[in-house]
Amino acid sequence: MEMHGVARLTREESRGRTREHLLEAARVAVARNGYDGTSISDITEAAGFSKGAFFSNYESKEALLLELLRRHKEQDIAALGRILGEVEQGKDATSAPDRYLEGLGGDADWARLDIELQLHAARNPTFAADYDGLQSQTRSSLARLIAALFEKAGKRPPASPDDMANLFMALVHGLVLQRARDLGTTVKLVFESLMATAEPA
Amino acid sequence: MEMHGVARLTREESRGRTREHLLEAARVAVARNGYDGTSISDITEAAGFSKGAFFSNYESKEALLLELLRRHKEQDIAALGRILGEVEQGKDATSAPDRYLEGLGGDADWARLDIELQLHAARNPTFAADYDGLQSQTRSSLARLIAALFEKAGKRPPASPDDMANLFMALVHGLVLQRARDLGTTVKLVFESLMATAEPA
Amino acid sequence: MEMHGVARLTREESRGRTREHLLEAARVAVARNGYDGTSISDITEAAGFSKGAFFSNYESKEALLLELLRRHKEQDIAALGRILGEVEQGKDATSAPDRYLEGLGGDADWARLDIELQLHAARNPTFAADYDGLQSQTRSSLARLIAALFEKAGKRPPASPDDMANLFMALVHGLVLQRARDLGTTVKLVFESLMATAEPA
Amino acid sequence: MEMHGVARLTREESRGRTREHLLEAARVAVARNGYDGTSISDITEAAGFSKGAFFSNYESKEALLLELLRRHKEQDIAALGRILGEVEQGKDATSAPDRYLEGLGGDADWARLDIELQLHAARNPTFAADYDGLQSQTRSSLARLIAALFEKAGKRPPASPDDMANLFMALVHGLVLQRARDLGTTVKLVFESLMATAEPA
DNA sequence: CATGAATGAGCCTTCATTCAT
DNA sequence: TATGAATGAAGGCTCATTCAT
Repeated sequence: MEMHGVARLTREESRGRTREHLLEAARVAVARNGYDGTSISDITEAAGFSKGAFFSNYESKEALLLELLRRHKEQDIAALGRILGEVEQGKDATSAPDRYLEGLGGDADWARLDIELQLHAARNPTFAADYDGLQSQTRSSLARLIAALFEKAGKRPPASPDDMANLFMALVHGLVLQRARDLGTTVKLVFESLMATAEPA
Repeated sequence: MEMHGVARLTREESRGRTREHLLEAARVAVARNGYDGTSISDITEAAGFSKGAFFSNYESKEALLLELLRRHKEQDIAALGRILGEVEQGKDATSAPDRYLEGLGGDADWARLDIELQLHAARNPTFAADYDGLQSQTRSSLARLIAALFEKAGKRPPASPDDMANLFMALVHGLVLQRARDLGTTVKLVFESLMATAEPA
Repeated sequence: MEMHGVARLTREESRGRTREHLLEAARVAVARNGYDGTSISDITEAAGFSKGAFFSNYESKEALLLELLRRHKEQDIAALGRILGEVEQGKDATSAPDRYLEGLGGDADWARLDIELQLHAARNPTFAADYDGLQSQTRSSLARLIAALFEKAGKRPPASPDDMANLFMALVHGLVLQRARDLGTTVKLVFESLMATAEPA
Repeated sequence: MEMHGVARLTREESRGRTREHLLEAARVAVARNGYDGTSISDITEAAGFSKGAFFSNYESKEALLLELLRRHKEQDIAALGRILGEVEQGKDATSAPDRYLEGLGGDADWARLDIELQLHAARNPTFAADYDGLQSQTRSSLARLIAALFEKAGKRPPASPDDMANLFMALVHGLVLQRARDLGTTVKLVFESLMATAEPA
């Protein structure tokens, strides 16, 4: 199929590249300028395409951002799953939150994007349905990890795993909103405090 | 000044009323539809004025929202100060966070507005300067209250008062973003846990 | 009110002038290029205004054209009414159709505009309701005139007045569609033939 | 040519099928949504092809519609020719118009398409040339039929055969534009009236 | 001070058309 | 020949802002 070396792309590959570029450009732009503050022109220009290319790949701005979010959540869930696996296999549990936060903090853009979409969802029922679907998966994963960490420590979590997950997601979002520098310190402070005060299982 | 009885308003009073109506209409609209999702027309129509009235009173949408925020923060700071006073006078300290949250929770609109403006600040340096000025006052007030609560309990806060204040402001904003119902439970869980694990002063 | 001579216009006058210019520009443009072939830019540029001025005066392209049609139909109905009055007062009835057609033929643009809007109505239920409302008034007027002419001639019309009116409106539209030159000859041929073959009342 | 049985189509046959499908899809779409209201995508999607297939077969939307019209006119002329033949062979002449109108009325879509193209021609000189060429053939056929009917009745047509043909084409188009239900009644009313008042030959 | 007509830039989206596959 | 991704020009419409009244 590849008769002329690297340069030749099949149509599907080419389309995939375009989408990838658009997604990345959208991620950066929305994190910086917000959902409403980002026009489709902003995205396509940054990606080096015409406006038409956008609509040839996505039905709407919302559709593109939903795909973007979907991918991100998948990665997030995968990362949480990986750490959960390690915890279950007996690895040092105390560093688990650290490792998760490092991944998260490494890209505060993602968190800001998430906040933007969360706000958009708050106003757009259709979008909210999709958003909440993705969000609840992330919550489940995080809840499972938190539950495992408490179990490992022989403690009973002071609230339901889902509520605990919500608590930490809220904390992280709130700190990102403040443009706080080291999320980690604060998150760990809260985590360790909750762990220390939890009753034995 | 009142030459014709109660009905006559001085020019300044009349202007004040216009501003009041605009501010209230803006608060509702922005909380519901977001900063970018609210047009000046939306605001003036809801307030029952023409677009011109807006520009007679404010230089821009930003300026109006900044004034709105200013007023809110003043109230917030006053509320915090009142509770601080009570704590210092020896009133029951455990109910202090409750009372503050009740005021806050009673109007999640305000919190959403705050989030909107915080995001706007994240993108607009000029606005950020003003916003941060107000925010740091609120933080100081909250920090003072937290410090007093820990002192009263004979404990040493596990982080600087400002960081503690940031922590709780973040938590509340994050929960509002999630459209969580009872902020109170979660916030108190964290507060009490931090208090319980704090070292004696 | 007019402190500076002719040049000064009240706001209402000024707005009226703008609307008048937009209407006239739209009439010419739509007659020439069709409903879909006429953009709002076409109209505003021809009228010497910005695109914004359009939306400051009309809700949509449809709304403007509906007002345009309304005015035309009113004139049309008035003309028909005038001729009907003359016929009833015993003036020479044979020249009645002539006089109406002269007015009509004098501005084939109007007829083409009518055809355009009729087609638009055929595809747009909302617009159709408004269009049909206006059209039925014109039909009634024309029907009344036709009925009067037959009565005056002591004849019974070979179809209901409304059907007769439809017949002639259709004939005129069809001829305009053909870019036929002398509508009059053909229309009169049909009219006189129908009159000649009508039974005595 | 058919090397693999019935299923295999020669290239030309295959191309022919594609064109056939595109033409039929275009006919339906344009009759329903108008010339400008029909996009090439609309046509190709309805036909089950890609947009590319369109441009492989036609130079433009105009070109396709012209071919469509050409075919229709051919059929129309054939039908008129057939009826003319019958009239000349002495068959019952009074039912001739009926039979023609039945064919016509059975597919008001065609008439609406014709109106659309007539309007398009009114604005597009290039297209007008082609359109008028086809139209004049139809007119000739219809004129011949009308002349024959009058001759058969021993009457002299009250206008030139071409003008008579134009008259009836206009009437039909105008009635279609009105979305009138029974064209037949009205057309026959006019035809019989003209016949009745015609002088003997 | 308040009004609201007009501006003009910008937004999302549609579409005829091109061209590498 | 048929495909469909990409283009680029419009199109309808919104909106912050200006300014004569």
